[in-house]
Amino acid sequence: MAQKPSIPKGTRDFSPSEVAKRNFIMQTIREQFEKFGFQPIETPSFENSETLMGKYGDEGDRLIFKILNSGDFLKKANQEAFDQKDSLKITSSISEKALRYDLTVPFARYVVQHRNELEFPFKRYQIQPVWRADRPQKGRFREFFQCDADVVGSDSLWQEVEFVQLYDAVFSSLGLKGVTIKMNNRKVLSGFAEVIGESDKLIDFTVALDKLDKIGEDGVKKEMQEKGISSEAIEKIQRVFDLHGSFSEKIEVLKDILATSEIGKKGIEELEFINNALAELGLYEANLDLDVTLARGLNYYTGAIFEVSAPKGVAMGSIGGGGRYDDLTGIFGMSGVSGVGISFGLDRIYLVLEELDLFPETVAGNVRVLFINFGNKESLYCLKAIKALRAAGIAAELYPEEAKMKKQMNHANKREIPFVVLAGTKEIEDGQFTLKDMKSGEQSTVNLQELKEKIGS
RNA sequence: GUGGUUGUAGCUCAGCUGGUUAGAGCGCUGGAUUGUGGUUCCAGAGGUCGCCGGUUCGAACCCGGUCUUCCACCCCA
Repeated sequence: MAQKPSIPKGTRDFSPSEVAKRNFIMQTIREQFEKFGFQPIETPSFENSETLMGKYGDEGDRLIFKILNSGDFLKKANQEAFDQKDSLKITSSISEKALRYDLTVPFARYVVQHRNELEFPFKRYQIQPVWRADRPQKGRFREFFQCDADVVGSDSLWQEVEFVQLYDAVFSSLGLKGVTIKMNNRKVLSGFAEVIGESDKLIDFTVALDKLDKIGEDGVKKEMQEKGISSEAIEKIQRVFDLHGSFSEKIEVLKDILATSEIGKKGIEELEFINNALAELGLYEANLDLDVTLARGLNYYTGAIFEVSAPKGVAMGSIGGGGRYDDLTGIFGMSGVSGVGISFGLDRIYLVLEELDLFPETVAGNVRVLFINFGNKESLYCLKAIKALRAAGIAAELYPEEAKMKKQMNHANKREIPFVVLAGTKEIEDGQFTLKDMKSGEQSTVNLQELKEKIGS
């Protein structure tokens, strides 16, 4: 033994029961994706650096895992950058590949690359891990799964309506009640900036506004002022801070605030359309809310913005997010293709379900019956029965060693296997099996057919 | 990237102002019980005190560095 083995920070091992629970979430999401007409694709774990770099802002670039070139990469390194110890500059000369940071940008690349093979509107889903060189904290990992559904090639607002329903369908079938699907619209945010005459400070403005529930009204105003937005300008949208009431009530106030902004009015129209449609269609469990402070970091959103927050009382960042990006593929030279999509944060949903104890007991895919091993002759007899059980769709196994009874029973107990079969000389002679229910401790003598029936139920 | 926090047995944790053989509960292994697990009783195994260095007669304990854990900021699923 050289040293204690370990895994990199922000990564995790998953035990059998954890994998079972994760699969349960993934299957639920996958089922709903397919019900809504999305088709799966997969893309490589790593992409060419230029595909990813510059797509997520400076902050994002810092968080992208870069892969060192093979061979004697330093020989080809940029000498000037090397001498200056300029990490940023030298990276491009020693690293040409990087781990995927999200699923949206690789999807955009996919669409552009395969545009001639795709039938538009193209609806795809993708469930794969992504990597970020972030510092881990609650619900934040350096390797985690995203579950994305996007549609490209359709400007229709019905897509947004469908995505809200998709969110609702997934969380409802996971048994997670009380999630809030928050909506906003980039055009509304642009409208605010226009109304206060600070259109060029849109990003600073929205980033500050996004922090409202964290640092409060005064904190937001202070940050806006620090970014050079005058207090007179902020005064003009004071009513934004006072927004309350239902989705439609907020809409009415916003109509008034944004009366002078064409783009702002457009954004409100979109929100109103979606809300009206959903009011008609209804949602199973989720709440829909209009949250004008929702900005989200990704600056490629151009229309709707979604974010899903966990039920009240669960301290967790967003468990899903998404929005419309009119020109995502534009960065890869294919303009005029609109896209809209949402993402589920599998790892965070896991933590929320765990915290609320919402995993069904049946998720753990456990073997139903263990056959006790009494020796080679008996084992063969058992394996014939096991073969028949497996053919009938029942998970069964033989204890591989002729170990002490106590050890074998204990093994079944520890693995929480519900049934144990004992078949020794007596049983073989009669062509029977002794079936033991591990929970009740009851035993009965049965033939193969009865065995199937009892264990199968 | 910034600030804080954590690390002692497989797990959860004690361990006094630095003092000699580092403890508990649970778990694990064996036995009581040669075709019967969970309960009980008995016995046993298991620790470079995260790692490296320093101070000291002496360090799990003090100091420095480093890794790790968790949390907040930034950003984000």
